[in-house]
Amino acid sequence: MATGRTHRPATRSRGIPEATVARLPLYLRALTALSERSVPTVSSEELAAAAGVNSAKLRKDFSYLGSYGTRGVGYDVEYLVYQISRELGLTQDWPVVIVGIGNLGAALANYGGFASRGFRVAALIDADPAMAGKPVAGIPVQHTDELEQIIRDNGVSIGVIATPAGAAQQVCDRLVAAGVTSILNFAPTVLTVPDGVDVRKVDLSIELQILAFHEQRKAGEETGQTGPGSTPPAPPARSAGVAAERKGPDGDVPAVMPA
Amino acid sequence: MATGRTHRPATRSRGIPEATVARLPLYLRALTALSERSVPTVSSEELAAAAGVNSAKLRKDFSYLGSYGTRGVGYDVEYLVYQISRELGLTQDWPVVIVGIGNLGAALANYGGFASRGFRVAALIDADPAMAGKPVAGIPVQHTDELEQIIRDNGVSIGVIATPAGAAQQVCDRLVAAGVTSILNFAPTVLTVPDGVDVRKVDLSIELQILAFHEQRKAGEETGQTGPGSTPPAPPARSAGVAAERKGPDGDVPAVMPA
DNA sequence: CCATCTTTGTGCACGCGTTCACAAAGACAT
DNA sequence: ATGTCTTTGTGAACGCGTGCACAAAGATGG
Repeated sequence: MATGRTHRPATRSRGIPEATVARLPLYLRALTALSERSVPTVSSEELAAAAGVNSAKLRKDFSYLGSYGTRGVGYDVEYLVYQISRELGLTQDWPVVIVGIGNLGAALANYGGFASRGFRVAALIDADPAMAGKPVAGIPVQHTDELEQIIRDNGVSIGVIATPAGAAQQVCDRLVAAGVTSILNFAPTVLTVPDGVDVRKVDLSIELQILAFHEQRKAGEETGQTGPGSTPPAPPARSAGVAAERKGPDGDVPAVMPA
Repeated sequence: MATGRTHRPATRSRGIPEATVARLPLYLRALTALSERSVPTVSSEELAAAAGVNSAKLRKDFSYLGSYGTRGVGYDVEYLVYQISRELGLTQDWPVVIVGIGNLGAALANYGGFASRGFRVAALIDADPAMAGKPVAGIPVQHTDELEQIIRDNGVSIGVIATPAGAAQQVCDRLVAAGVTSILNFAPTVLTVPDGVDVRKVDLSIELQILAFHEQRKAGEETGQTGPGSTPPAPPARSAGVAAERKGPDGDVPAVMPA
């Protein structure tokens, strides 16, 4: 999962736990599927199964939104779709800009799921002058110089960063300065933002590494390898300043995704 | 963040907390950057700042791996890079297959960060016969029919699913049956897998919806809107079976990403 | 060899999130 | 109207994760 930045002390206002907010889109997706099949009501058990969670957890989640269920029957699908949509702020239009139209940025721009949920790609922005004017997913790419103008003219509050790692912080700063207060970051960097700005990150490399950890653990349990008796590979060796070079193909990946 | 599936009772064997494992790649990235700059040692304070976490948290995380620091000095960068790499299983080669070579799948295939960390794209697989043989990122796409063969021949244990939602579960089942035990899912569906198989998901739509929630909350706090006095939009109305149709552009997105 | 200073490693407390288990609420049949 | 049956909503207990704060460990200088 893309993880948010340092958790704030939980959502203050109406006090909906962060963990619950993260699951609401899951419920919404399952409910939408039911709605399309014209299913009128659904029990917490069924819906929980569809969303892949515990039914008690689902009921508690819904309890934060209010008492929208009917005991002995379940939840009214259409009503719940509306309530969750409203709670998530999907009943309004969210203009979004995507910065960095490389492989990934282009794939995101072509993603059809934006429009279906209140998100609208207001502009595509790239630093390469050669890209300017070139249409991607039917939208002409604009140059970075116009970033501030675009943000203000369209009232954009959500920005997607799909640039190389080296450019991400700078782009982020400009987005924030222009008024963006929510950022979805695909670049493999830790972004620093002022209070009041939310950052969520999606990082392919991290996800793979987490999988590798568990994969290794599975393999190790079988063979008894990797156990407490693995060879200590040489202590710090605080002597010569060896191992200095190492070109490192990482650190500033040219175009696409998390490193 | 892409979230894992139902947490197991924490990592049993050596007892490294799941939350710690998720941060190790972050530390590793920061350490690699330091290593490339030939920085010999780093304090928990500095490294924590670079990784965007609390220093106490970082020290506790490292304490699960062992006592690799020197009091009064800090941590030996090279040594720590090695230890974390080993712990994450990055000292070995992980062949990976990508299934579903649409916009996103192609972008992932072109991602240069795979090779740099022990991950190697062993094959690209797509259901479209027209794609077969066509090279993407220098690798010829193979047809789904050969999936099992490819998995077994290459000893693949990690699979990436970038297919439309409708095909994801079926692809997943085949991957698992063929021996894959870790899956990174980009399709907007809840995958059901047997015990012992790890699934992590990356879902653009969910991330955006979470941002929208916070965004709405910020706006609501300013104007006092969305407060406890919002208009109740009509109770369940459990009468006519209205609201039946609604084509729904969702549910089976053609090619790219989470819906 | 001793004093001082820096930085790690961790005991402890607190808060969030999950899960169980059950009482209350409503539907439905008689 | 009453009883039964289903399913919600939630009180309470537990466990994980976080962060504080400090003692122990080692470096460094005299």
